[in-house]
Amino acid sequence: MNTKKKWTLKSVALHLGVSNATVSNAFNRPDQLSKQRRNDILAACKELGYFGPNKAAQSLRRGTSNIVALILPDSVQYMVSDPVASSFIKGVAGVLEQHNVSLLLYSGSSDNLLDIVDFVDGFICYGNPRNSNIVEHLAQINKKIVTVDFDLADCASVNIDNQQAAFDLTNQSLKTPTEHIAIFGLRLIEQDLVCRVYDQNQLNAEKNSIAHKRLSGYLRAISQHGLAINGERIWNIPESSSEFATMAAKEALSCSPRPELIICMSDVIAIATIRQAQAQGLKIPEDIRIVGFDGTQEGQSLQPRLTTVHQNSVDKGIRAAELFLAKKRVKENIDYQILVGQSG
Amino acid sequence: MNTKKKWTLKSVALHLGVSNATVSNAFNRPDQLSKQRRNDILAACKELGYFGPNKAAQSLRRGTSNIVALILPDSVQYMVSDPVASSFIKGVAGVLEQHNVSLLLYSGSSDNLLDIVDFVDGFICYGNPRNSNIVEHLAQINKKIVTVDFDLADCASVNIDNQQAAFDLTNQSLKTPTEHIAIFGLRLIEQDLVCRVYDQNQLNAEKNSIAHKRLSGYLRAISQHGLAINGERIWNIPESSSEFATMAAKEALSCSPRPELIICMSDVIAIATIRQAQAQGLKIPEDIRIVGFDGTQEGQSLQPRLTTVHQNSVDKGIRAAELFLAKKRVKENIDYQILVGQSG
DNA sequence: CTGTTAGCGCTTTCAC
DNA sequence: GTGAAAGCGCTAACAG
Repeated sequence: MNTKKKWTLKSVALHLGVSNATVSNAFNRPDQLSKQRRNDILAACKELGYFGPNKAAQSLRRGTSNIVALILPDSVQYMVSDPVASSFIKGVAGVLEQHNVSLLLYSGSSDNLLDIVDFVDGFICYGNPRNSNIVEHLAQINKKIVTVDFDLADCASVNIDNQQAAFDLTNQSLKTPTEHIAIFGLRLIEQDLVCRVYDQNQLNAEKNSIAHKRLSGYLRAISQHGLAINGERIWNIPESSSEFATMAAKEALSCSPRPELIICMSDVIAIATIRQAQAQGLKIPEDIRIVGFDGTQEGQSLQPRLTTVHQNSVDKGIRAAELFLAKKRVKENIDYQILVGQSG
Repeated sequence: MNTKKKWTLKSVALHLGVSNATVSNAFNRPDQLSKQRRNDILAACKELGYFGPNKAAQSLRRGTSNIVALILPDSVQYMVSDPVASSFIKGVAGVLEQHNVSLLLYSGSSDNLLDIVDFVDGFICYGNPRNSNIVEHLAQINKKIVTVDFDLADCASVNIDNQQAAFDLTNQSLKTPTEHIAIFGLRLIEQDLVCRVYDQNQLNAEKNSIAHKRLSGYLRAISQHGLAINGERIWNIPESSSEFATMAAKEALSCSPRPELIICMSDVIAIATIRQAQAQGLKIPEDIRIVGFDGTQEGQSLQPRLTTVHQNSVDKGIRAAELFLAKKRVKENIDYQILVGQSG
């Protein structure tokens, strides 16, 4: 029943008895024809069921598509971080919308980034994609890229000042007199293992990694308090998951002397550690204090409320989008807050 | 430093001293040349930094892109439903990947669907998009569409058997002797109001809507138990939100005689109703029983645990993707489970 | 304001 | 296997 003729700019122009340039202009360059004429043409197109120039052709011709892809860390993990990612997207979407740029979400666990590169003007990459091929491809591609919460050579990025934030958080925690400290690092070394980082030389080659920055912030605060920590009290956790964190927690809690403070590089890790400590009958913060990083909802509704670092995600999204639209390849830092809960 | 020459099929062919048809075939039609030759060409391309034919041009020429867009209900709401949406995406992604089709996520609150239509082969639409323009556009577009959890004329869809599920759930609830029942329907009528549906003729024109199917399931079970319910005990709720649900709950709970069972068309509605009942000092299930629909995480971690209908989301994703790839315009039903909690 | 035209990068005949 | 050529649907430059 649906007599869907497939209209093209050309066929529409022919049908309307005007030149195709005129139809094109009606859609793209209002200043090139009279208001009246433009409205007539637009109305006629609507009537016919022609919704405007084919974007694929337009993009081929122009070399730009007005679409940017937001690469999520992982369609799953993404959802776990819940309001954080959601706020970030909102921030990005708001700015792009104002500039009439469309936003596409791409799962960081997908494997065929090449299938979409040619359709977008560039990428905003939110956190390190789970699938490492993606980063590899990204590095080879010659398109505008903004990374968020991690760094990529030659690309603009939005981060918090991880070093300073880690420093501030640790200082906060060390207001309570402390002797023994443990650190649960996230991807401090290359190996996908839960283990201690005895040898600082093992540390991941990428000196600018988030993990490094946070670690050096922790260490700076610790040494300013006249304390020390060595490798046998620094754990590597390969992925921010409860499972790995629980493994490390079991190890750390059975150490003698038991740490009085565990500094974790993510809320997920901290929460799992708190649960493990509680399962062992330890009281928080009396017996042991545990702090996180991220400021997730879950940490803030936990009993005891998690002491952690929180960042303004909407703002982060806004900055990332603005950075994308501007052409500057700068590395930007945004604000953070230390959330003081009862956990540490 | 980065001498990034922009390679095209043509320039590569010229550079390699072969015809462009050969290069094209090397990438797209392995059977058209010898294995040796193909490997040589592919290797040479990799060396040069040519990653294959430009997809935009390819898509323009072929008329297909091997990309499908998954329209999310809303980038925010999407995250709230957490493991459900996540599982669904996983199901979809798994199937598409097997067929080398790329998946794009599109926020249901975006406003420029037209910007991407020409880049994708079609849409899987997961739940009613928040922005109603999207559905409107979708209806006009001449592309393959599969809807999930709702129906669109002439489109394939994946749903549970809403009628039967509603019937089963109600039967379960009516194992407890009941006299007075209320129903909180979701979009039963066109008007965006919280109100009672005195007149069955008001009911939304779309006879196949989910709301209708569920309602008729409820009613069938109710009448089989020798009970009756009239319009003054059937509420319309325009949107699955706590706010609207709370409004309806206040009305219903102040009715005399007070309903002993409230059947809600979504978990969100049921949870808000439970909260309102508890705020009024009512005990659940002793004073009043409340059941939902969806089987969300939140409902299952609620005290009392929600009695509701749950569906297998991974499977739903798989079916949706398969339906998309097959060309059939069928409406499919998938399994569901009645989750028996303490709420009803 | 209109009409003509080249060409964005590719695929796919077709004849060799 | 190759090379030539048409054309997917469009934009932008140019001449009228």
